[in-house]
Amino acid sequence: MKIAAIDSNSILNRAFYGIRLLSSKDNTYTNAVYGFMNIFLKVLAEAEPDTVVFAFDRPEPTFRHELYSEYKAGRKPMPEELAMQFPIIKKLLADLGYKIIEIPGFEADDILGSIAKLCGENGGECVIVTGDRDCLQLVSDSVNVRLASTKAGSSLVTLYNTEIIKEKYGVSPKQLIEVKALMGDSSDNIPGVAGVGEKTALALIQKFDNIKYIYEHIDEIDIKDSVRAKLKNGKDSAELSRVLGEISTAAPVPGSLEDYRKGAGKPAEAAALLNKLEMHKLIERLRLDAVTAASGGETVESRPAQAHNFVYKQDFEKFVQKAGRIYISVELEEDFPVRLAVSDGAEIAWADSFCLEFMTIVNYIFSCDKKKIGHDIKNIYRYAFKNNAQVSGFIFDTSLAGYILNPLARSYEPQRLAGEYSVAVPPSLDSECLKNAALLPLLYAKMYSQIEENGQIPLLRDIELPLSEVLASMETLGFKVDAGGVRQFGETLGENIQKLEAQIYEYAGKSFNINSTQQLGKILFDELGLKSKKKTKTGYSTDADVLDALKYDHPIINDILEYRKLTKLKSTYVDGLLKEVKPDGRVHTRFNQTETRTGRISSTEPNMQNIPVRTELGREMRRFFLASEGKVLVDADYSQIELRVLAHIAGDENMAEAFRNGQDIHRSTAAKVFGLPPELVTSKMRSDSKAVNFGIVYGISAFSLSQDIGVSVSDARKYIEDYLNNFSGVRDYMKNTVEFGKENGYVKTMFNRRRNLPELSSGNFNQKSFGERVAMNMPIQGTAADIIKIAMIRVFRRLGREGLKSRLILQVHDELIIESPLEEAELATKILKEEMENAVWLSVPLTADINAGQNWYDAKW
DNA sequence: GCAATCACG
DNA sequence: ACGTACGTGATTGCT
Repeated sequence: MKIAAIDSNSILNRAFYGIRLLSSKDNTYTNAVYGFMNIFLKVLAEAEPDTVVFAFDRPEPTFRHELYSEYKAGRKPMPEELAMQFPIIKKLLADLGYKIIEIPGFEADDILGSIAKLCGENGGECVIVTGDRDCLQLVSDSVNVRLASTKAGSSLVTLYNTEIIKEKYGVSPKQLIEVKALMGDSSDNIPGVAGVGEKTALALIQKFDNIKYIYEHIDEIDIKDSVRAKLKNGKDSAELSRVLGEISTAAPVPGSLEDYRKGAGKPAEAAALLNKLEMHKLIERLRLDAVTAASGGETVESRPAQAHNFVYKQDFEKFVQKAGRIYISVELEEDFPVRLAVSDGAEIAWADSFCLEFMTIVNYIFSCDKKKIGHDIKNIYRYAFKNNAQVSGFIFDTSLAGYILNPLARSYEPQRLAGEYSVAVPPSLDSECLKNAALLPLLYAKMYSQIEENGQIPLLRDIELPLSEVLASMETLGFKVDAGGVRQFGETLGENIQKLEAQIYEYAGKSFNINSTQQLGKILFDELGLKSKKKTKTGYSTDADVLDALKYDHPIINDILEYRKLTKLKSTYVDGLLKEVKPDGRVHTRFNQTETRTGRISSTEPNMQNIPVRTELGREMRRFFLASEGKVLVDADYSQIELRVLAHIAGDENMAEAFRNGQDIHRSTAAKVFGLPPELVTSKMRSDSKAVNFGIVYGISAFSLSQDIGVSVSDARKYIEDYLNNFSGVRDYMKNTVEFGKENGYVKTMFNRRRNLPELSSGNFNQKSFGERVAMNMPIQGTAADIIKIAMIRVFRRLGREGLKSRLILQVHDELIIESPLEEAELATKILKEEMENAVWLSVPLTADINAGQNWYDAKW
């Protein structure tokens, strides 16, 4: 029998500090539980034990405390956010049927040791799962240790057996006890021998096996006299440490292997608990789905929905006319409806493309005179634009609502939302489309009231809902591409790439894959002997920063940098773009409206929001994005929108004044910070101040600023201090928004867009600092995103109202592009500028710089 | 499927 | 003492 014994305290600790703080809607912290379960499942899969037992520490003092009152002294108390997760994991494990063992007077690892011993004596096998290296001493022929660590949110479990330990440390598992006795352990406050660290300790034990032998022969053995002196000095301490550091195998654990078998538990309760913790994936992975529906918990019950398959429009008319609101779920294939399900809140009417009147029904439903609730309505609008169909009356979208309520969620599919908003997925409906139709009324009720409570109705009704139509229009229209030109550009790039390749191989003395950072790292740092400055998890870093610092050390570096630039252009922007050009000669990007944590939109297939502009060669790409025949591109971008938003939100009079006077903001910032008249500001001062302005928006740290502008950390600190002394409104804002975040658990934009910030109450310095930076940045970036969304809606409506043929075709965060018939260009320019600048009122002017041209390159400068 | 890199605001 | 900017998406290599 193979038993996995888990050092639960240790694993829970690892999980807590390794994963950013997560919390469920009722403010229960869940990151440690989540990480714990992931490690547990990983071990189940990799080690395939017959059963698993969970050992926990007890609060009572142990035999070690009696021996040594300072044992584990100086440990910080466990943060509340972690402590509250212990009862949860215990209940969960118990409900799953697992054995939990805790014994007063013994630590969890003593329980592990005792179980391991029992296994060995009874012909069993034991797998110890822990985050604590100390347990490696338990490894034997019948005992393996799997050491868990968490890095960047993902859990890693490394196997240790006798050979691996021997190879890594050069000693046997048992000898690790001796090593620890010499080197001590600061985390447990075990003293060891003063002045002896890991290296010396390992060397001594490799040579002399144990401390008993060392002390019996202390005057004869061949060691440095300085070490001998330290050892003599620390004899008592070493012997005490030897006892403290050895894991006990004498804890009174159950005596038969059969006692550790998993029981039936209470799967329904486990499922209900996981549901409450919003760990829906885990329910699946633990195969508890079947019991979820039965367990109920706090979920809203739904009656088995009556679904009618209607094939005539008049049946739908009758059905719809008696309804107050209708809930619409539609399944699309290539933007064309293939199935439609409409709920009136109680029953469902549905039809699919096999029915003769299907499109008549669809168009009736989309355009009828009822209030409508849908899901992902941008897709419906896209169908409408492509096919000249009418769509009206949508007052709610469960996908957009889900995003507004929680922009951090992984997905906004109705069935996942059902979990998040405690709505039971109705049984006995087999198609996705019908299930969604049944879910929408329940989701609507729950989500609407939360949005209302949050004061987010205007955000949904006046911004996100109308925006989805604008985005659908932009996606449908697309952007004309000169594919021939792109292809030619690609060929030129290809030739130059080949030349660079040959040159690089010659410098290297052989050919290799330059795109492989591993191979490149070996060539540069092992073979050519360049000095590596930075490491990644997998080896040497070779990113542009590193290479830039090496460019005077070897001529290969510049060629590699150039090679990287050209291959990036070719693979992503030439070949990648050509793949996306449709038969109409245009690219039709998708705008994702529910992706970013700040409220921005994103763009895919192709990403039109990262077309090169910063380098001259890259910028050439923009010559291939064209206005159609007889049209022109009108391009406007907001000038410094984020800093203007900051000046407004922070109410900073100094910064606002600079904007009101139409000054160059970076220059005037420098003038303030350096106490000079603006005309005496040098270009260096201006560019440094620009970096500080950026840093402020991102939630600055002195270290990063120092990296960015190449000064010492203390100089950077002084810059920031001078800056904040001149812009005290900004200083107050930074402080206030972080405080608001801590108090409320979220921060918000001017238009009440929210982002939850569980990181702010983290005990982990890094996570907390991250939370603080986000608290400072999100309201600024998010408000800017809100503003341009409002502008887009205004532009879209005004162009429609004035009966123009000019159309918005692209948004790049602070930039909008209209494709406009030549004869409308002047008017379109005026409209675009006016609507952008008057989108909202701020205490500083909002200005947009605007230009026109035949292609994107010429339309922007 | 993740890590590294680099394109944009 | 910690280890650092905020927000995205596409490509390539590698397990």
